[in-house]
Amino acid sequence: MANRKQALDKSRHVTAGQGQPLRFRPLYSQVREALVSRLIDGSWPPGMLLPSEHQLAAELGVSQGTVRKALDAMAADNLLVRRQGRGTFVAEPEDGRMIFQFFRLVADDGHRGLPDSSVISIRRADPTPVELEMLQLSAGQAVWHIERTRELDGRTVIAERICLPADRFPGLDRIDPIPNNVYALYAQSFGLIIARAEERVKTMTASDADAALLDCREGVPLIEVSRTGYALDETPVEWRISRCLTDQFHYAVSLK
Amino acid sequence: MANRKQALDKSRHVTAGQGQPLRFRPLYSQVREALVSRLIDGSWPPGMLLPSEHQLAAELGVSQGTVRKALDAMAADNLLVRRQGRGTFVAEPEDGRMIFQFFRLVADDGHRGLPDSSVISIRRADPTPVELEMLQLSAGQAVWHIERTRELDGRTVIAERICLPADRFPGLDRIDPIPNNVYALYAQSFGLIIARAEERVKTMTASDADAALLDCREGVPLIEVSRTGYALDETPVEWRISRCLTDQFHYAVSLK
DNA sequence: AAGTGGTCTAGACCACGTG
DNA sequence: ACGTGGTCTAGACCACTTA
Repeated sequence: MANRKQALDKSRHVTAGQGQPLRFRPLYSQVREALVSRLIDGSWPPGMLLPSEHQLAAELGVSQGTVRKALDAMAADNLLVRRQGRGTFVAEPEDGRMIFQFFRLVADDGHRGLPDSSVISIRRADPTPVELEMLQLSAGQAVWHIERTRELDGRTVIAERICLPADRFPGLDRIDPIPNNVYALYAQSFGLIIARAEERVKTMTASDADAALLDCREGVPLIEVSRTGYALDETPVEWRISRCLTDQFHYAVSLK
Repeated sequence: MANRKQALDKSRHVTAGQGQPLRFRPLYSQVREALVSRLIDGSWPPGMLLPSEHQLAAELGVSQGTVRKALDAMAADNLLVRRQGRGTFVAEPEDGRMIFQFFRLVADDGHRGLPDSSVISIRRADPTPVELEMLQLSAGQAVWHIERTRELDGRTVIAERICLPADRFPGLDRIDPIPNNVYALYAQSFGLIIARAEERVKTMTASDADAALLDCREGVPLIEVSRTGYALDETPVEWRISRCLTDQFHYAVSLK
Protein backbone atom coordinates (compact mmCIF):
# COMPACT_ATOMS: atom_id res chain seq x y z
CA MET A 1 0.00 0.00 0.00
CA ALA A 2 1.30 3.35 -1.08
CA ASN A 3 1.88 5.82 1.67
CA ARG A 4 -0.26 8.81 0.97
CA LYS A 5 1.75 11.19 3.10
CA GLN A 6 2.62 14.28 1.18
CA ALA A 7 3.09 17.81 2.40
CA LEU A 8 1.34 20.72 0.75
CA ASP A 9 3.26 23.51 -0.86
CA LYS A 10 3.53 26.07 1.88
CA SER A 11 5.40 28.71 -0.09
CA ARG A 12 2.74 31.31 0.22
CA HIS A 13 4.65 34.38 -0.82
CA VAL A 14 3.49 34.27 -4.39
CA THR A 15 5.04 37.33 -6.03
CA ALA A 16 2.51 37.77 -8.82
CA GLY A 17 3.56 36.80 -12.32
CA GLN A 18 2.35 39.77 -14.31
CA GLY A 19 -0.88 41.68 -14.74
CA GLN A 20 -2.88 39.66 -12.22
CA PRO A 21 -2.24 40.43 -8.55
CA LEU A 22 -2.45 36.65 -7.88
CA ARG A 23 -4.07 36.74 -4.49
CA PHE A 24 -2.78 35.19 -1.32
CA ARG A 25 -4.07 31.69 -0.86
CA PRO A 26 -4.48 30.46 2.73
CA LEU A 27 -3.24 27.02 3.66
CA TYR A 28 -6.60 25.78 4.92
CA SER A 29 -8.04 26.64 1.52
CA GLN A 30 -5.42 24.45 -0.15
CA VAL A 31 -6.20 21.73 2.37
CA ARG A 32 -9.86 22.01 1.54
CA GLU A 33 -9.11 21.70 -2.14
CA ALA A 34 -7.02 18.60 -1.55
CA LEU A 35 -9.81 17.02 0.48
CA VAL A 36 -12.54 17.95 -2.01
CA SER A 37 -10.54 16.30 -4.77
CA ARG A 38 -10.77 13.04 -2.83
CA LEU A 39 -14.54 13.43 -2.88
CA ILE A 40 -14.48 14.14 -6.60
CA ASP A 41 -12.31 11.16 -7.54
CA GLY A 42 -14.42 8.88 -5.40
CA SER A 43 -11.68 7.74 -3.02
CA TRP A 44 -13.86 9.05 -0.21
CA PRO A 45 -17.37 7.84 -1.07
CA PRO A 46 -20.53 9.12 0.67
CA GLY A 47 -20.93 7.71 4.15
CA MET A 48 -17.22 7.01 4.66
CA LEU A 49 -15.57 7.80 7.97
CA LEU A 50 -12.65 10.17 7.40
CA PRO A 51 -9.31 9.82 9.16
CA SER A 52 -9.13 11.83 12.35
CA GLU A 53 -8.03 15.44 12.32
CA HIS A 54 -4.64 14.48 13.75
CA GLN A 55 -4.08 11.84 11.10
CA LEU A 56 -5.01 14.20 8.29
CA ALA A 57 -2.78 16.88 9.76
CA ALA A 58 0.15 14.48 9.82
CA GLU A 59 -0.60 13.28 6.27
CA LEU A 60 -0.75 16.78 4.87
CA GLY A 61 2.03 18.25 6.95
CA VAL A 62 -0.04 21.00 8.56
CA SER A 63 -1.33 21.56 12.05
CA GLN A 64 -4.50 20.01 13.37
CA GLY A 65 -6.11 23.45 13.66
CA THR A 66 -5.63 24.10 9.97
CA VAL A 67 -7.22 20.78 9.03
CA ARG A 68 -10.06 21.62 11.38
CA LYS A 69 -10.72 24.89 9.60
CA ALA A 70 -10.91 23.13 6.23
CA LEU A 71 -13.21 20.41 7.60
CA ASP A 72 -15.46 22.99 9.26
CA ALA A 73 -15.81 24.86 5.98
CA MET A 74 -16.72 21.68 4.13
CA ALA A 75 -19.24 20.75 6.81
CA ALA A 76 -20.77 24.23 6.46
CA ASP A 77 -21.23 23.47 2.76
CA ASN A 78 -22.91 20.18 3.65
CA LEU A 79 -20.17 18.12 2.05
CA LEU A 80 -19.22 16.51 5.36
CA VAL A 81 -21.06 15.65 8.56
CA ARG A 82 -19.21 15.97 11.84
CA ARG A 83 -20.30 13.97 14.85
CA GLN A 84 -18.66 14.68 18.17
CA GLY A 85 -17.23 11.55 19.74
CA ARG A 86 -17.59 9.54 16.51
CA GLY A 87 -15.76 11.24 13.70
CA THR A 88 -16.20 13.10 10.42
CA PHE A 89 -18.18 11.46 7.60
CA VAL A 90 -18.73 12.16 3.92
CA ALA A 91 -22.28 13.50 3.61
CA GLU A 92 -24.92 11.19 2.17
CA PRO A 93 -28.07 12.22 0.34
CA GLU A 94 -29.94 10.42 3.11
CA ASP A 95 -28.46 12.54 5.88
CA GLY A 96 -31.44 14.80 5.56
CA ARG A 97 -29.07 16.73 3.37
CA MET A 98 -30.69 16.63 -0.06
CA ILE A 99 -33.97 15.80 1.55
CA PHE A 100 -34.83 19.18 2.97
CA GLN A 101 -31.84 21.06 1.61
CA PHE A 102 -33.12 20.92 -1.92
CA PHE A 103 -36.78 20.16 -1.49
CA ARG A 104 -38.51 23.37 -0.56
CA LEU A 105 -42.20 22.64 -0.98
CA VAL A 106 -43.97 22.78 2.36
CA ALA A 107 -47.59 22.40 3.41
CA ASP A 108 -49.24 25.69 4.32
CA ASP A 109 -49.68 24.50 7.90
CA GLY A 110 -45.90 24.16 8.14
CA HIS A 111 -45.79 20.39 7.95
CA ARG A 112 -42.78 19.15 5.93
CA GLY A 113 -43.32 15.84 4.21
CA LEU A 114 -41.26 13.77 1.82
CA PRO A 115 -42.64 13.38 -1.70
CA ASP A 116 -43.49 10.05 -3.32
CA SER A 117 -42.45 9.97 -6.95
CA SER A 118 -43.87 8.18 -10.00
CA VAL A 119 -41.74 7.99 -13.12
CA ILE A 120 -43.69 8.39 -16.35
CA SER A 121 -40.86 7.92 -18.83
CA ILE A 122 -37.12 7.91 -19.36
CA ARG A 123 -35.99 8.74 -22.87
CA ARG A 124 -32.79 9.56 -24.67
CA ALA A 125 -33.03 12.69 -26.78
CA ASP A 126 -31.08 15.36 -28.60
CA PRO A 127 -30.85 18.41 -26.39
CA THR A 128 -32.95 21.44 -27.17
CA PRO A 129 -31.04 24.72 -27.54
CA VAL A 130 -32.09 25.66 -24.00
CA GLU A 131 -30.86 22.35 -22.59
CA LEU A 132 -27.63 22.70 -24.52
CA GLU A 133 -27.01 26.00 -22.81
CA MET A 134 -28.22 25.08 -19.32
CA LEU A 135 -25.96 22.01 -19.19
CA GLN A 136 -23.12 23.58 -21.20
CA LEU A 137 -23.10 20.70 -23.65
CA SER A 138 -21.14 20.37 -26.86
CA ALA A 139 -22.92 19.65 -30.12
CA GLY A 140 -23.68 15.97 -30.49
CA GLN A 141 -24.00 15.16 -26.80
CA ALA A 142 -27.28 13.43 -26.00
CA VAL A 143 -29.40 13.89 -22.89
CA TRP A 144 -31.76 11.83 -20.77
CA HIS A 145 -35.24 13.08 -20.07
CA ILE A 146 -36.98 11.78 -16.97
CA GLU A 147 -40.61 12.74 -16.71
CA ARG A 148 -42.25 12.16 -13.38
CA THR A 149 -44.84 13.34 -10.89
CA ARG A 150 -44.46 13.70 -7.15
CA GLU A 151 -47.10 13.57 -4.48
CA LEU A 152 -47.23 15.05 -1.02
CA ASP A 153 -49.71 14.00 1.64
CA GLY A 154 -51.39 11.76 -0.93
CA ARG A 155 -51.93 14.47 -3.50
CA THR A 156 -50.05 14.88 -6.80
CA VAL A 157 -48.66 18.41 -6.67
CA ILE A 158 -45.53 18.34 -8.84
CA ALA A 159 -44.95 17.43 -12.47
CA GLU A 160 -41.37 17.65 -13.58
CA ARG A 161 -38.81 16.90 -16.23
CA ILE A 162 -35.23 16.12 -15.29
CA CYS A 163 -32.63 16.60 -18.00
CA LEU A 164 -29.22 14.95 -17.65
CA PRO A 165 -26.16 14.70 -19.92
CA ALA A 166 -26.31 11.11 -21.20
CA ASP A 167 -22.58 10.44 -21.10
CA ARG A 168 -22.41 11.13 -17.38
CA PHE A 169 -25.23 8.66 -16.70
CA PRO A 170 -24.57 5.57 -18.88
CA GLY A 171 -27.33 2.97 -18.78
CA LEU A 172 -29.70 5.18 -16.82
CA ASP A 173 -32.67 3.80 -18.75
CA ARG A 174 -31.90 0.26 -17.59
CA ILE A 175 -32.25 1.24 -13.95
CA ASP A 176 -35.62 0.22 -12.62
CA PRO A 177 -37.13 1.49 -10.57
CA ILE A 178 -35.74 4.98 -10.50
CA PRO A 179 -35.76 5.79 -6.78
CA ASN A 180 -37.60 8.67 -5.24
CA ASN A 181 -34.36 10.36 -4.29
CA VAL A 182 -32.44 10.68 -7.55
CA TYR A 183 -29.50 12.42 -5.86
CA ALA A 184 -28.82 9.23 -3.91
CA LEU A 185 -28.92 7.37 -7.25
CA TYR A 186 -26.49 9.83 -8.86
CA ALA A 187 -24.08 9.28 -5.96
CA GLN A 188 -24.36 5.50 -5.66
CA SER A 189 -24.60 4.47 -9.29
CA PHE A 190 -22.67 7.23 -11.04
CA GLY A 191 -20.33 8.58 -8.39
CA LEU A 192 -21.74 12.02 -8.89
CA ILE A 193 -22.37 14.32 -5.95
CA ILE A 194 -24.64 17.34 -6.38
CA ALA A 195 -22.80 19.98 -4.39
CA ARG A 196 -25.16 22.92 -4.86
CA ALA A 197 -28.03 24.18 -6.99
CA GLU A 198 -29.58 27.37 -8.27
CA GLU A 199 -33.34 27.71 -8.55
CA ARG A 200 -35.43 30.19 -10.48
CA VAL A 201 -39.13 30.55 -9.74
CA LYS A 202 -41.71 31.91 -12.18
CA THR A 203 -45.42 31.48 -12.76
CA MET A 204 -47.11 29.73 -15.61
CA THR A 205 -50.51 28.20 -16.27
CA ALA A 206 -51.24 24.50 -16.48
CA SER A 207 -51.27 23.03 -19.99
CA ASP A 208 -53.63 20.24 -20.93
CA ALA A 209 -50.88 17.75 -20.14
CA ASP A 210 -50.11 19.37 -16.78
CA ALA A 211 -53.79 19.42 -15.91
CA ALA A 212 -54.06 15.69 -16.56
CA LEU A 213 -50.99 14.92 -14.45
CA LEU A 214 -51.86 17.22 -11.59
CA ASP A 215 -55.58 16.56 -11.61
CA CYS A 216 -56.46 20.20 -12.00
CA ARG A 217 -58.13 22.35 -14.62
CA GLU A 218 -56.17 23.60 -17.60
CA GLY A 219 -55.12 27.22 -17.10
CA VAL A 220 -54.72 26.97 -13.33
CA PRO A 221 -51.69 29.01 -12.23
CA LEU A 222 -48.64 26.99 -11.16
CA ILE A 223 -45.19 27.89 -9.99
CA GLU A 224 -42.46 26.76 -12.30
CA VAL A 225 -39.18 25.99 -10.54
CA SER A 226 -36.15 25.68 -12.80
CA ARG A 227 -33.16 24.14 -11.06
CA THR A 228 -29.58 23.77 -12.21
CA GLY A 229 -27.57 21.27 -10.16
CA TYR A 230 -23.77 21.53 -10.00
CA ALA A 231 -21.23 18.80 -9.32
CA LEU A 232 -18.32 19.26 -6.91
CA ASP A 233 -16.19 20.57 -9.77
CA GLU A 234 -18.83 23.24 -10.52
CA THR A 235 -19.97 21.77 -13.83
CA PRO A 236 -23.76 21.78 -14.33
CA VAL A 237 -24.97 18.18 -14.42
CA GLU A 238 -28.70 18.39 -13.92
CA TRP A 239 -31.40 20.69 -15.17
CA ARG A 240 -34.88 20.12 -13.93
CA ILE A 241 -38.05 22.03 -14.39
CA SER A 242 -40.92 21.44 -11.98
CA ARG A 243 -44.48 22.69 -12.20
CA CYS A 244 -46.13 22.83 -8.79
CA LEU A 245 -49.63 23.36 -7.50
CA THR A 246 -49.55 25.84 -4.66
CA ASP A 247 -53.09 25.89 -3.37
CA GLN A 248 -52.18 23.90 -0.25
CA PHE A 249 -48.38 24.12 -0.42
CA HIS A 250 -45.80 26.85 -0.78
CA TYR A 251 -42.17 27.25 -1.74
CA ALA A 252 -40.28 28.17 1.44
CA VAL A 253 -37.05 30.16 1.72
CA SER A 254 -35.03 31.42 4.70
CA LEU A 255 -33.07 34.62 4.26
CA LYS A 256 -30.19 35.73 6.44
CA MET B 1 -17.76 57.28 32.03
CA ALA B 2 -18.47 53.90 33.51
CA ASN B 3 -15.92 51.23 32.89
CA ARG B 4 -17.63 48.51 30.96
CA LYS B 5 -15.17 45.78 31.85
CA GLN B 6 -16.95 42.75 33.17
CA ALA B 7 -16.01 39.14 32.93
CA LEU B 8 -18.49 36.53 31.71
CA ASP B 9 -19.57 33.66 33.86
CA LYS B 10 -17.21 30.90 32.93
CA SER B 11 -18.64 28.22 35.19
CA ARG B 12 -19.58 25.88 32.45
CA HIS B 13 -20.18 22.74 34.40
CA VAL B 14 -23.88 23.30 34.72
CA THR B 15 -25.19 20.30 36.63
CA ALA B 16 -28.74 20.37 35.30
CA GLY B 17 -31.45 21.62 37.60
CA GLN B 18 -34.10 18.99 37.05
CA GLY B 19 -35.86 17.40 34.13
CA GLN B 20 -34.03 19.32 31.39
CA PRO B 21 -30.48 18.16 30.58
CA LEU B 22 -29.47 21.84 30.34
CA ARG B 23 -26.93 21.56 27.59
CA PHE B 24 -23.37 22.77 27.68
CA ARG B 25 -23.07 26.34 26.51
CA PRO B 26 -19.76 27.36 24.89
CA LEU B 27 -18.09 30.59 25.94
CA TYR B 28 -18.02 32.07 22.44
CA SER B 29 -21.76 31.60 22.31
CA GLN B 30 -22.14 33.63 25.50
CA VAL B 31 -19.80 36.24 24.04
CA ARG B 32 -21.92 36.40 20.94
CA GLU B 33 -25.03 36.90 23.03
CA ALA B 34 -23.38 39.71 24.97
CA LEU B 35 -22.36 41.43 21.74
CA VAL B 36 -25.75 40.97 20.07
CA SER B 37 -27.40 42.60 23.07
CA ARG B 38 -25.34 45.71 22.36
CA LEU B 39 -26.79 45.73 18.86
CA ILE B 40 -30.30 45.29 20.25
CA ASP B 41 -30.07 48.08 22.83
CA GLY B 42 -28.61 50.43 20.24
CA SER B 43 -25.29 51.09 21.97
CA TRP B 44 -23.62 49.83 18.82
CA PRO B 45 -25.58 51.42 15.95
CA PRO B 46 -25.25 50.37 12.30
CA GLY B 47 -22.02 51.57 10.74
CA MET B 48 -20.14 51.84 14.02
CA LEU B 49 -16.57 50.64 14.29
CA LEU B 50 -16.27 48.02 17.02
CA PRO B 51 -13.39 47.89 19.51
CA SER B 52 -10.56 45.65 18.34
CA GLU B 53 -10.58 41.96 19.12
CA HIS B 54 -7.93 42.44 21.80
CA GLN B 55 -9.90 45.21 23.51
CA LEU B 56 -13.09 43.15 23.50
CA ALA B 57 -11.20 40.14 24.83
CA ALA B 58 -9.83 42.23 27.71
CA GLU B 59 -13.27 43.75 28.40
CA LEU B 60 -14.99 40.40 28.53
CA GLY B 61 -12.22 38.49 30.22
CA VAL B 62 -11.78 35.88 27.51
CA SER B 63 -9.07 35.19 24.99
CA GLN B 64 -8.84 36.97 21.68
CA GLY B 65 -9.49 33.71 19.83
CA THR B 66 -12.81 33.27 21.59
CA VAL B 67 -13.90 36.80 20.69
CA ARG B 68 -12.85 36.09 17.14
CA LYS B 69 -15.08 33.05 16.96
CA ALA B 70 -18.07 35.06 18.15
CA LEU B 71 -17.35 37.90 15.70
CA ASP B 72 -16.90 35.46 12.82
CA ALA B 73 -20.26 33.87 13.57
CA MET B 74 -21.97 37.25 13.65
CA ALA B 75 -20.30 38.24 10.39
CA ALA B 76 -21.54 34.98 8.85
CA ASP B 77 -25.06 36.04 9.83
CA ASN B 78 -24.53 39.43 8.19
CA LEU B 79 -24.78 41.29 11.49
CA LEU B 80 -21.20 42.56 11.24
CA VAL B 81 -18.82 43.38 8.42
CA ARG B 82 -15.14 42.63 8.90
CA ARG B 83 -12.54 44.51 6.90
CA GLN B 84 -8.95 43.40 7.16
CA GLY B 85 -6.68 46.23 8.16
CA ARG B 86 -9.57 48.50 9.15
CA GLY B 87 -11.70 46.83 11.75
CA THR B 88 -15.08 45.25 12.40
CA PHE B 89 -18.23 47.29 11.75
CA VAL B 90 -21.92 46.91 12.54
CA ALA B 91 -23.63 45.98 9.27
CA GLU B 92 -25.68 48.65 7.54
CA PRO B 93 -28.63 48.07 5.24
CA GLU B 94 -26.58 49.87 2.58
CA ASP B 95 -23.70 47.41 2.73
CA GLY B 96 -25.32 45.51 -0.07
CA ARG B 97 -26.69 43.51 2.81
CA MET B 98 -30.44 44.00 2.65
CA ILE B 99 -30.09 45.04 -0.94
CA PHE B 100 -29.44 41.67 -2.49
CA GLN B 101 -29.79 39.61 0.66
CA PHE B 102 -33.51 40.11 0.82
CA PHE B 103 -34.40 41.21 -2.69
CA ARG B 104 -34.51 38.15 -4.86
CA LEU B 105 -36.22 39.27 -8.05
CA VAL B 106 -33.78 39.08 -10.95
CA ALA B 107 -34.14 39.76 -14.68
CA ASP B 108 -34.25 36.60 -16.77
CA ASP B 109 -31.00 37.59 -18.45
CA GLY B 110 -29.32 37.50 -15.04
CA HIS B 111 -29.07 41.26 -14.60
CA ARG B 112 -29.67 42.31 -10.98
CA GLY B 113 -31.12 45.78 -10.60
CA LEU B 114 -32.35 47.79 -7.64
CA PRO B 115 -36.06 48.57 -7.57
CA ASP B 116 -37.54 52.09 -7.49
CA SER B 117 -40.50 52.31 -5.14
CA SER B 118 -43.65 54.44 -5.18
CA VAL B 119 -45.72 54.62 -2.01
CA ILE B 120 -49.44 54.65 -2.61
CA SER B 121 -50.64 55.01 0.96
CA ILE B 122 -49.72 54.68 4.62
CA ARG B 123 -52.63 53.97 6.94
CA ARG B 124 -53.17 52.96 10.51
CA ALA B 125 -55.55 50.04 10.90
CA ASP B 126 -56.77 47.32 13.18
CA PRO B 127 -54.97 44.12 12.35
CA THR B 128 -56.79 41.39 10.50
CA PRO B 129 -56.76 37.96 12.18
CA VAL B 130 -53.98 36.88 9.82
CA GLU B 131 -51.89 39.93 10.63
CA LEU B 132 -52.50 39.39 14.33
CA GLU B 133 -51.04 35.92 14.02
CA MET B 134 -48.18 36.72 11.65
CA LEU B 135 -46.90 39.52 13.90
CA GLN B 136 -47.86 37.82 17.17
CA LEU B 137 -49.79 40.85 18.31
CA SER B 138 -51.99 41.23 21.36
CA ALA B 139 -55.58 42.35 21.01
CA GLY B 140 -55.82 46.10 20.70
CA GLN B 141 -52.45 46.69 19.06
CA ALA B 142 -52.76 48.67 15.85
CA VAL B 143 -50.73 48.19 12.67
CA TRP B 144 -49.45 50.34 9.84
CA HIS B 145 -50.22 49.41 6.28
CA ILE B 146 -47.87 50.66 3.59
CA GLU B 147 -49.10 50.04 0.07
CA ARG B 148 -46.57 50.56 -2.66
CA THR B 149 -45.37 49.47 -6.08
CA ARG B 150 -41.81 48.82 -7.18
CA GLU B 151 -40.32 49.03 -10.62
CA LEU B 152 -37.33 47.32 -12.15
CA ASP B 153 -35.70 48.44 -15.38
CA GLY B 154 -38.45 51.03 -15.79
CA ARG B 155 -41.32 48.57 -15.50
CA THR B 156 -43.69 48.19 -12.54
CA VAL B 157 -43.42 44.55 -11.55
CA ILE B 158 -44.25 44.44 -7.85
CA ALA B 159 -47.30 45.54 -5.87
CA GLU B 160 -46.99 45.04 -2.14
CA ARG B 161 -48.42 45.72 1.27
CA ILE B 162 -46.12 46.04 4.26
CA CYS B 163 -47.71 45.49 7.64
CA LEU B 164 -45.94 46.76 10.78
CA PRO B 165 -46.87 46.86 14.48
CA ALA B 166 -47.73 50.53 15.06
CA ASP B 167 -46.19 50.81 18.51
CA ARG B 168 -42.77 49.83 17.21
CA PHE B 169 -42.93 52.54 14.52
CA PRO B 170 -44.35 55.68 16.17
CA GLY B 171 -45.02 58.54 13.76
CA LEU B 172 -44.34 56.45 10.69
CA ASP B 173 -47.08 58.26 8.78
CA ARG B 174 -45.35 61.61 9.28
CA ILE B 175 -42.21 60.42 7.49
CA ASP B 176 -42.16 61.69 3.96
CA PRO B 177 -40.94 60.44 1.68
CA ILE B 178 -40.73 56.81 2.72
CA PRO B 179 -37.39 55.75 1.26
CA ASN B 180 -36.96 52.98 -1.24
CA ASN B 181 -35.05 50.90 1.28
CA VAL B 182 -37.38 50.63 4.26
CA TYR B 183 -34.91 48.47 6.22
CA ALA B 184 -32.52 51.43 6.32
CA LEU B 185 -35.45 53.51 7.63
CA TYR B 186 -36.29 50.94 10.30
CA ALA B 187 -32.67 51.02 11.46
CA GLN B 188 -32.10 54.78 11.34
CA SER B 189 -35.43 56.10 12.59
CA PHE B 190 -36.62 53.29 14.83
CA GLY B 191 -33.43 51.52 15.90
CA LEU B 192 -34.78 48.27 14.54
CA ILE B 193 -32.55 45.84 12.70
CA ILE B 194 -34.11 43.10 10.57
CA ALA B 195 -31.86 40.15 11.33
CA ARG B 196 -33.48 37.52 9.12
CA ALA B 197 -36.63 36.71 7.21
CA GLU B 198 -38.72 33.79 6.04
CA GLU B 199 -40.40 33.85 2.65
CA ARG B 200 -43.23 31.74 1.30
CA VAL B 201 -43.96 31.72 -2.43
CA LYS B 202 -47.32 30.82 -3.97
CA THR B 203 -49.19 31.67 -7.12
CA MET B 204 -52.28 33.77 -7.50
CA THR B 205 -53.99 35.69 -10.26
CA ALA B 206 -54.07 39.46 -10.62
CA SER B 207 -57.16 41.16 -9.22
CA ASP B 208 -58.62 44.26 -10.85
CA ALA B 209 -56.61 46.39 -8.44
CA ASP B 210 -53.39 44.47 -9.11
CA ALA B 211 -53.96 44.72 -12.83
CA ALA B 212 -54.27 48.49 -12.57
CA LEU B 213 -51.11 48.80 -10.49
CA LEU B 214 -49.02 46.41 -12.54
CA ASP B 215 -50.35 47.43 -15.92
CA CYS B 216 -51.42 43.95 -16.85
CA ARG B 217 -54.69 42.19 -17.52
CA GLU B 218 -56.83 40.92 -14.69
CA GLY B 219 -56.36 37.20 -14.15
CA VAL B 220 -52.70 37.13 -15.20
CA PRO B 221 -50.78 34.72 -12.97
CA LEU B 222 -48.45 36.33 -10.43
CA ILE B 223 -46.17 35.00 -7.74
CA GLU B 224 -47.16 36.00 -4.26
CA VAL B 225 -44.24 36.31 -1.86
CA SER B 226 -45.18 36.46 1.80
CA ARG B 227 -42.29 37.56 4.01
CA THR B 228 -41.98 37.64 7.78
CA GLY B 229 -39.08 39.77 9.02
CA TYR B 230 -37.56 39.11 12.44
CA ALA B 231 -35.70 41.51 14.72
CA LEU B 232 -32.46 40.59 16.49
CA ASP B 233 -34.46 39.28 19.45
CA GLU B 234 -36.39 36.97 17.11
CA THR B 235 -39.71 38.78 17.39
CA PRO B 236 -41.57 39.18 14.07
CA VAL B 237 -41.73 42.89 13.26
CA GLU B 238 -42.68 43.02 9.59
CA TRP B 239 -45.07 41.10 7.44
CA ARG B 240 -45.15 41.95 3.78
CA ILE B 241 -46.96 40.40 0.91
CA SER B 242 -45.74 41.10 -2.60
CA ARG B 243 -47.41 40.25 -5.89
CA CYS B 244 -44.89 40.04 -8.71
CA LEU B 245 -45.07 39.79 -12.48
CA THR B 246 -42.67 37.12 -13.64
CA ASP B 247 -42.81 37.35 -17.40
CA GLN B 248 -39.39 39.00 -17.60
CA PHE B 249 -38.14 38.42 -14.07
CA HIS B 250 -37.80 35.47 -11.72
CA TYR B 251 -37.37 34.76 -8.05
CA ALA B 252 -33.82 33.42 -7.56
CA VAL B 253 -32.56 31.09 -4.84
CA SER B 254 -29.21 29.42 -4.20
CA LEU B 255 -29.21 26.07 -2.43
CA LYS B 256 -26.25 24.52 -0.68
C1' DA C 1 5.21 52.85 11.31
C1' DA C 2 1.36 51.37 13.65
C1' DG C 3 -2.90 49.03 14.13
C1' DT C 4 -6.32 45.93 12.43
C1' DG C 5 -8.07 41.46 11.14
C1' DG C 6 -6.32 36.81 9.04
C1' DT C 7 -3.53 32.66 9.35
C1' DC C 8 -1.04 29.08 11.57
C1' DT C 9 0.66 26.61 15.29
C1' DA C 10 0.82 24.01 19.77
C1' DG C 11 -1.10 22.31 23.69
C1' DA C 12 -4.49 21.67 27.49
C1' DC C 13 -8.79 20.35 28.65
C1' DC C 14 -13.89 19.14 27.93
C1' DA C 15 -18.09 16.73 25.97
C1' DC C 16 -19.61 12.90 23.61
C1' DG C 17 -19.99 8.20 21.80
C1' DT C 18 -18.44 3.46 21.93
C1' DG C 19 -16.44 -0.56 23.78
C1' DA D 1 -10.88 3.59 29.24
C1' DC D 2 -10.26 5.35 24.90
C1' DG D 3 -10.64 8.04 20.76
C1' DT D 4 -13.21 11.51 18.52
C1' DG D 5 -14.47 16.21 17.66
C1' DG D 6 -15.30 20.79 20.36
C1' DT D 7 -13.54 24.57 23.14
C1' DC D 8 -10.25 27.71 24.91
C1' DT D 9 -5.92 29.72 25.29
C1' DA D 10 -1.45 31.98 23.98
C1' DG D 11 1.66 33.57 20.87
C1' DA D 12 4.06 34.28 16.40
C1' DC D 13 3.76 35.96 12.09
C1' DC D 14 1.36 37.69 7.70
C1' DA D 15 -1.68 40.77 4.84
C1' DC D 16 -4.04 44.91 4.55
C1' DT D 17 -5.22 49.79 5.47
C1' DT D 18 -4.35 54.29 7.10
C1' DA D 19 -1.56 57.85 8.41
